[in-house]
Amino acid sequence: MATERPYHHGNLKTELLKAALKLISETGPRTFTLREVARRAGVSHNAPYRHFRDKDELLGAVAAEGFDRLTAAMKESAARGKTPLDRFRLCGRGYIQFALQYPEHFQVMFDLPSSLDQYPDYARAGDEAFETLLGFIAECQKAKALSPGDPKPLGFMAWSLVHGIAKLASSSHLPFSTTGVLRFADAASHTLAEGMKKALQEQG
Amino acid sequence: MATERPYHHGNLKTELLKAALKLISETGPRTFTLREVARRAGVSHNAPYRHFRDKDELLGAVAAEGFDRLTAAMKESAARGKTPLDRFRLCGRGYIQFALQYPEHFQVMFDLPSSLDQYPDYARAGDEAFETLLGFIAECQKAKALSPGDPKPLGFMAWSLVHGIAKLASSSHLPFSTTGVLRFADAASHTLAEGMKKALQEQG
DNA sequence: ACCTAATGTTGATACTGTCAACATTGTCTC
DNA sequence: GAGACAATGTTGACAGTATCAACATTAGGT
Repeated sequence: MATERPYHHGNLKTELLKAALKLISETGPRTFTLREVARRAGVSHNAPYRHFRDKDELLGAVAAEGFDRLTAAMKESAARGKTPLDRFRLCGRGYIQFALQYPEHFQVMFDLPSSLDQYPDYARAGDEAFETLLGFIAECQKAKALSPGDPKPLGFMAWSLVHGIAKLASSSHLPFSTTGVLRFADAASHTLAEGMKKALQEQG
Repeated sequence: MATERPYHHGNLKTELLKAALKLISETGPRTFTLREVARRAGVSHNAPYRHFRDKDELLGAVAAEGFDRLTAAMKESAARGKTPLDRFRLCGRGYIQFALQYPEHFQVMFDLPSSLDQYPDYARAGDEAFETLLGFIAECQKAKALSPGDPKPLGFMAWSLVHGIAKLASSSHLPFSTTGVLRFADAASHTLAEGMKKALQEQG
């Protein structure tokens, strides 16, 4: 615990993850480098291998933490809503705001290794994020603001729309400013919700 | 033109692009390597630099070609539709099919360099794809199948939904088989279109 | 026929991920 | 307490990469 680091760091794994999170937010996944993470943690270039099998496993941990933060962002944003439908819409807003604020982190969560899903933390954190969304939908259904039934199809639709907006906006494919994106997202959510009140008969 | 390659290849740029397209379809952007492209074109590791400033510029060309193919896929798919609304829906289907069939190529188009848009071909090809979508929407509007006005907001909504489905599905975040994804996409398109007939008053 | 620019090649540099061998230290048993 | 062992860090190597500089070959205009 003295200021001159002892040979054994004590909680290097946590420290590495922290460094990795900061690095990903600065530089994006393309130039994210294991050796730079080690450097920032003040440790030799091979020390990370005692805590993560390889680069992908570290990125998996980064992605999992990203999902946890995304979940928190959705909850915080939704909490400001007065009605269930409002909270549903604000949940999507939180998702998009997160993606715009941390585009590289967001990219790691969704676009990185071929199969990150072998890491249990990643799967758990991702499921939790989706469950959060489903919760707001179920709330709407209970309040008769959305058609009843399994909330999952509605959840996947809403997720897809919001994810698409987030992805396109964060790669500058939508001609909106940051606040413009959020207004557009509100309009899109509203449009989809209108459709959700009606359709939903003919799919399996 | 003899079988023993002369010193000057003749059309190396085209050959490199072809090799890059094949490589990206096999291995994905993460392991895409300039040297391997050169190897496959049967040329030294530095020859590509006479035709592309750097790796990103080659990837930009790959992405541009991807957009051209995407445009073609949407048009082909839509051509099977009887009504304007059907063609609109099938256009989205073509988009998603393309993304599922060539996930790595699709990823290069949307998720690669920080700013690919400096390459004019990339911008042109991307715009053309979007214009294609807008065309089908305008057709629907003329046939009174969608609410009239500027087709762009509707276009961005439809694009976002379809893009989200494509992205989530191709990274295995949706629990559907390939054909399941397409059915789901049809349902989602239908839902959004329902909403589009009603809403669309309160955005700028 | 020559000169120059275009196009390819060879060789180097500075990175990277990962492996193997070695060093240090916390912990558990006697 | 003393030593053994596993956990944790370090050093050094290897192969592979993007990119730069220097050099080689050739095409096309004079």
